[in-house]
Amino acid sequence: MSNASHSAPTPSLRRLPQYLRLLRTWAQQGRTTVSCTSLAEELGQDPTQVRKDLAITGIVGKPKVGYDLVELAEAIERFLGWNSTNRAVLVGAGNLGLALLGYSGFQAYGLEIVAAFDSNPQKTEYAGKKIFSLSKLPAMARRLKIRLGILAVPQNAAVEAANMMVDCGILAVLNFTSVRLHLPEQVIVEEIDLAQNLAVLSHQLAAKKLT
Amino acid sequence: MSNASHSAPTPSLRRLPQYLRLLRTWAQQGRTTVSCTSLAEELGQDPTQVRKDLAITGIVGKPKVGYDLVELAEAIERFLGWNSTNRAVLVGAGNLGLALLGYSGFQAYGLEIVAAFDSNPQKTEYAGKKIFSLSKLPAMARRLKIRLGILAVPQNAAVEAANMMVDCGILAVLNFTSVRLHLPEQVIVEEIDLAQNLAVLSHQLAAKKLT
DNA sequence: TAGATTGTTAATCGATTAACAATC
DNA sequence: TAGATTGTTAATCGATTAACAATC
Repeated sequence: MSNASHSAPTPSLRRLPQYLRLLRTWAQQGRTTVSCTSLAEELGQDPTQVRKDLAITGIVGKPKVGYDLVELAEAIERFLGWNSTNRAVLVGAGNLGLALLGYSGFQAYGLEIVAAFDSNPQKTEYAGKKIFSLSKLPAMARRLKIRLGILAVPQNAAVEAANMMVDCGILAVLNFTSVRLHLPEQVIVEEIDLAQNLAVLSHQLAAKKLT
Repeated sequence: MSNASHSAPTPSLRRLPQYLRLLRTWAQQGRTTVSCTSLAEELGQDPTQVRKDLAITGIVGKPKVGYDLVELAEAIERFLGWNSTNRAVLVGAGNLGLALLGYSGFQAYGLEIVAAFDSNPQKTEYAGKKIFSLSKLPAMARRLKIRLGILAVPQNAAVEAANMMVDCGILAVLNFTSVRLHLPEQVIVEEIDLAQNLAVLSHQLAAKKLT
């Protein structure tokens, strides 16, 4: 398969970071090749599924040998757009916002928070990153040509902040609020909704109780 | 369908909190009945899908009328185990841990963090909640009969902390680390992995760039 | 060579969507 | 009553899993 640039299955996309993490660990241990079998075994998944997932990145392996580890890791990174850094703005510097701002792991996922914004002008810095008044967002986002926005404001400020982001030319929003946003359809929105995870977990837990 | 206690489709489980949130909003506005049509329209989903999702909670509606709002909300809560509060311990009081500890929205999801634990004994309190030394975890978790653990420690402490939780009799783990845990199979693990969301979002963003 | 692994096609499974009778 | 909505069965769609030829 030469080109699979758009509409990859979402489940596959969600699994790719898992493979990548494992590859990075193995790279540090000096491994140079990997097989779908070994990845599948370590992650408790089906080898064929792993093979299909990797195939969408365009990687080509060698029968009997597997894939070149570095080549595979780079193929995944390229496919996810993690080879070049995505610069993002963070809107909302409350507890969650600060946690995100202080998180150093984003660079491994091709993400860099270049600035944070909050309606409270008292907040000016955290973890070496500047926090600006929300009113500065439009000018800065446009000047820096930011395409990604992280929304971590209180519920009641969500709609307004999201619209502001869109007006700034932001094309993708990582939405940490539980407010359903009605944005123009060309804007990509990814929801981070803990309630969904809790629903799965607590239903299973409640079911177990009855057994 | 009278009883659907176990093995509900995960996608349905993940959608139930969305319905519940909307119901609560509408309840405040004084509405007393809802139809699948109205829920579906508001959430941009298929009405039949909504009907099937609601059916797994055991709710019964009236043709032409819809569902009693309060009855439906309670059915969802009961089905998810959110009618009684699930008490949880939080392990790891770093940036993320404190954000979780300070988050007041959990009670709406039937969750209460009763205590936090950290390897650093300097930390003693946050947002009115006590933070204890990690060595206190086993005794307290057992005494309070805690079944749910929230794991928010650094990567390198994840495996040990998770095993500690299991030894305390914890049955379900909300895993905020990106470390793959190998726990006994009866322990329920729900992964909160931002990398998965970022993969979906940044791949779509990268694809858009090419268009 | 023999056997492990890739790449691909076919079969299965489960979730979503469509169709429609029942009913308030 | 007529029409909107539920509950349920059937059809479609997409993802996972199985089967197998190609190959290093």
